[in-house]
Amino acid sequence: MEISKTYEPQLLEKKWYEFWEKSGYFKPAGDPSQKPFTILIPPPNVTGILHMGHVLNNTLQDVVVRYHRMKGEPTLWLPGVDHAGIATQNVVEKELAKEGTNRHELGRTKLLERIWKWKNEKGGIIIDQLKLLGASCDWDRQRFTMDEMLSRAVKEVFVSLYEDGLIYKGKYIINWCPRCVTALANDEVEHADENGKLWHIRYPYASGEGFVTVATTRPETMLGDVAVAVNPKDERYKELIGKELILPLTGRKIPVVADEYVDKEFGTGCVKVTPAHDPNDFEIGQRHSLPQLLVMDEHGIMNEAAGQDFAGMERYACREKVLELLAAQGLLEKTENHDHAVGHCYRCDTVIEPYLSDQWFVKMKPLATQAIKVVESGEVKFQPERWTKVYMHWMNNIRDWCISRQIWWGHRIPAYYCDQCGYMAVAKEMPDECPVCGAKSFTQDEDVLDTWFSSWLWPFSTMGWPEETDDLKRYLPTNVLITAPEIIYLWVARMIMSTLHFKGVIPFDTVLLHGTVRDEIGRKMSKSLGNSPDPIDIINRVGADALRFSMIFGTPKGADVMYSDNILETGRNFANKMWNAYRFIMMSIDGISGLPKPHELKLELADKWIISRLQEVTKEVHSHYENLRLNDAANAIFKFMWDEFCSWYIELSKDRLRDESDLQGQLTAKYILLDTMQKGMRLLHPIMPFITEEIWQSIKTVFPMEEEALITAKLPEADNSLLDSAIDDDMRFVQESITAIRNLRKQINLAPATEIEVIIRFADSQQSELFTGYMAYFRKLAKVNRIEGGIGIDKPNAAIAAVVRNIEIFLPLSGLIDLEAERNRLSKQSEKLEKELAGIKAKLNNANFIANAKEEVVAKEKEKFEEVNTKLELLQQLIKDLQV
RNA sequence: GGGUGAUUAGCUCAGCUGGUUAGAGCGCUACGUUCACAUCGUAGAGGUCACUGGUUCGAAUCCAGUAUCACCCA
Repeated sequence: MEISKTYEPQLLEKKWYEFWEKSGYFKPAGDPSQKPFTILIPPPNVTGILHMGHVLNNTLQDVVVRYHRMKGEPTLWLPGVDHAGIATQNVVEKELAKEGTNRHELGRTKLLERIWKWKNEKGGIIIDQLKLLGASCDWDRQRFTMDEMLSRAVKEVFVSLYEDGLIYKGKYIINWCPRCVTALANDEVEHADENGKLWHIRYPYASGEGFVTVATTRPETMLGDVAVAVNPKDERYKELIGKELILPLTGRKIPVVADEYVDKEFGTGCVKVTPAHDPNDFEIGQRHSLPQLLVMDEHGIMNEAAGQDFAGMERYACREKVLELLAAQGLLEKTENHDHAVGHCYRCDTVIEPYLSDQWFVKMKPLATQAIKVVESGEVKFQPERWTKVYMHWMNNIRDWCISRQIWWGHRIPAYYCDQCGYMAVAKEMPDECPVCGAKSFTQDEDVLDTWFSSWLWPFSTMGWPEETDDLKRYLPTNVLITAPEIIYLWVARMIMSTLHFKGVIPFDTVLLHGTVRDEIGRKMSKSLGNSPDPIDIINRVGADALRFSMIFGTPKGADVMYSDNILETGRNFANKMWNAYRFIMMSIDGISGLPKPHELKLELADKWIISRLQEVTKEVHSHYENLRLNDAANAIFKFMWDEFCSWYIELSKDRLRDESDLQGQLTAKYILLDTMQKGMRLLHPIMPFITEEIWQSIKTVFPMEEEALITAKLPEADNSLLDSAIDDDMRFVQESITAIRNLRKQINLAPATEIEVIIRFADSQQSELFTGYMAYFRKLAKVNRIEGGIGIDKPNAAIAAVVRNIEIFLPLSGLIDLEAERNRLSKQSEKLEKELAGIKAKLNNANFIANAKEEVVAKEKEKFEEVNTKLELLQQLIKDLQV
C-alpha cells in the first residue's frame, strides 16, 4: 500500500465532506421516539466572510454535534443565515455609489431587487466556507431570516405583541446616524475616547445682575436647552432652584431645576438640559415635564427652531458659530481640554447624534419576568456560570427595545395608515378598507424592523412556527446554544423571552459562551485592524483538522484564544503524527491473513497495558466532551495517542511484528495496533473529522467493522473489566526503569546504537521476574542486551547507578568513572528527596494532621514516606560508596 | 462611575469539589538521519504559583484587601 510520508489534507477533506453530505449523514438519524440532540447555529450575516471568530464558534458547535451524533442520538445542527439589515444594505449602497447613483434615485422597490440579486449571487459565501471547516449542518434545513417561513413568523409576532399591548409607538431619544439617516441600537454604537473640549458658558440671570456657568462638550445643542439643572444637595446653588435664566443667543427664559442626576463634581455643577438631544437630559426632562425642543433635522443640520442665525447650518459649523458669538458677547468663560467617549456609527463611523423621533418599541419588562425565572431555576444554564450574573443584571434592569430602523432592507413594519384619515391598522396584511372613514387606500409604515427582531424568533421560526410542525414538536427545546458573550443581551436573552412567550418552553437548556479570538498581542481580531488571518488560507495550508485541533487544544471553556500562526503547528504536527502511526500500522500488517478472534489473542504486558489505558482515557474523554471541556478532551486524546500509543506501544510492537517464530504474538500485536488505532480515531473524530475518517475507513478494509462511516460510528465505551491497575503499575515500573537507564547512558554519552549490560539489585523476586520476562522491552528501548540481577547482590566495582522505586540499577563501566560527577548527580537527586521527605515527616509528626486529615490522606502520606525513605536510603548508600 | 475576569516556566496557557515531586504546547540545551514520523526521537534545564493578610492540621487552589492588565456596561 502506498501512503504518503506526510499528511496531505487538501484532497482528503474535500472527498470526505462530499461523501458525508451525499450520504445524508448530517441529517438526524434514528427513530422519532428517540430523544434528539439539537443545536441552533448563530446565523452568520449574509454578508459575512469566515473569520477566526466564526472558526472558533463553529468548530465548537461541530465538535459537540459530532460527539452526540456518535453517541447514537438523532442529531440536528440547524443552519441558517441572517439578513443583517444595515450591513447588507450598505454593501449594495456601496456598489451603487461606484455606479454614481444612490438608493434615493433608485427607489425602494429597485433597491430591494438589487439587494435580493446580490444576496442570491454573492451572499452566503460563508456557508461554503463553513463546509470547508467541516461543519456538519443539515443543509437541507438551511434558513434565511427573510425567507417566506420566517417572515410569516415575524409578522405574526409583531401583530400579536401589538394586540397584547406589548408593542407601541412613541417618541424616544435614540442613537441616530445622520449619514445613514437611521436609528441605531445601543450596541450598534461604538464608543471611542476622543480629545474633546469642555466649554464653560455663562447663562445670565433673568432678573438682575450675574450669571451661572454651565460646562458642555456640545455647545451647539444649547440652542435646544430648556432648563439648567443642579444637584439638590449642592449648597452652592440652593438659592438658584426655581429661578430663571436667559439662554444666550436666543433670549429665551429657562428655569433652573434640581435633579439628582447632576454630578456636583463635574464641570461647574450646573448642567444645561437639552431633552431632544441628549439621553440623560431626555430623562431629566421627563422627570420635570420640560418641553422637548428639536433644533436639528435628521441629517444633522440645524433647523428653524435653532433660530435664524443657525438654521441650515451643519452641526459642527454651527458649533463654531455658537462659540464665536458667545465669545463676542463675553459669555464664553473658558475652554478646557476634556477627553470623553464619543459614540460612532458601527457601519460608517459617523459621530452619532442623540435624537428625538417616532419609533416602535417592545415593552420588555413583562417578557423578562419568565425569562429570569427559568435561569434562576436552572432550566437554562449559562456556561461558564459567571455569565448568569451578567444576564440577570441586564434582565433586572431591562429597558424597552426600539425595534424600528430607517432603512429599506428588512421586514417592513406591518402597520398601515389610511391615506385619508390617517387611521393606523396593525395587521399581517394591508387592510382593504378603513374602518373609520371607509377609504380603500393605505400606506405601509416606511420603517423596517431591527434585524434582531427576526433573530430573536430563531428557535421556532426556523422550525415552521406558527404552524405546529413535526420539527417543532421534535426539536424544541433545543439543547446547547454556543455563542459569544457579546450577544447575551442582543440575542440570547431575547430568544429566551420570545420562546417562552410564544411557545411556553425554553429555547435551549445550556448556553455555552466562548471567548474572543485575539492576536499575539491580545488585540481582538478585526477587519479594521487587519490582524485577522483568512481561515481559508490556513485550511489550504494545514487543513481544517489542524486548524480545529489547534483552536481547541489550548482553549479552556469560555477562555479567549490567543491566536498566532505557530499554534497551528500543534494541530498540524498531531495530524502528521496520527498519519504516520497509521502508515506504520498499515505497512506492518501488510499481507495479514485472517485476524485473530479476541479470545485467541496472546496478550502480554504492553497489550494489557494499552488496553487498560484506553479504557481510562475513553472514560475521561467522554466526561470532557459531556461537560463541554473540549480542550481537556483534546489533551487527553493527544497524550494517549502520542505519548502512550506511539511512544511506547508502537515501539514495543516492532520486534514482535517481525518475529516469525511467534505468529500468535505477531497477530496479537497487529490486532491491538489496529484496534487501538481505530478506537483512537473514534475518540478524536469530533475534533479532527477528516483525517480520522480517512484512517478509519482505511483500517476498515483490513479490520472489519460494522458501521459504514466513522461520522456515524459509535464512540467506544469504557469497559471497566479491562481496567487493570496492577498491569498499569508494572508497565509504569518498566517505563521508569527504561527512562532511568536511558538517563545513565546519556550521562556517559553513549552512542544510541551501543548495546549495554546492566546490573540490577532487586528488592523482591517478582520484580526480577517482571524484568527478565520483559527483557525484550529493555533491549528495544534502552539497548540493553543483558540484565544481570538478583536480590541483595553486590554492587559492581566501577559503575554509575540509578534508583528506581526500591531497586538499584547499575551501568558498569569498563574505564574509570568520574567519581566527582557521579557524586554530584546523585547528591542532587538525594537533596530533592530529602526536601520531600522533610515535608512528609513534618506532616506525620503533626498531631493535628493525624487528627484532622482524612484517613486515606494520612495513609497515603505514610505510604509515601516509606517509598521516599527507601529510595533516599539507597541513594545515600550509593553516595557513601563513592567516597572510598 | 458600575460590573466581570485575569495575574502559575522565556511565550501561550492547564491545574474542575484545598493534601500533586505544580503540568502541557511552543521555545531553549545536549545527543541522534535505529527501516511510521526531523511536522521526528532520547535526555535535560527552567517556576519564592502578582503582593499582603486571613481561614485551615494543610492554600497555586477558599476569603478579604492591594497592585497591574483586560473586557463589558454607563
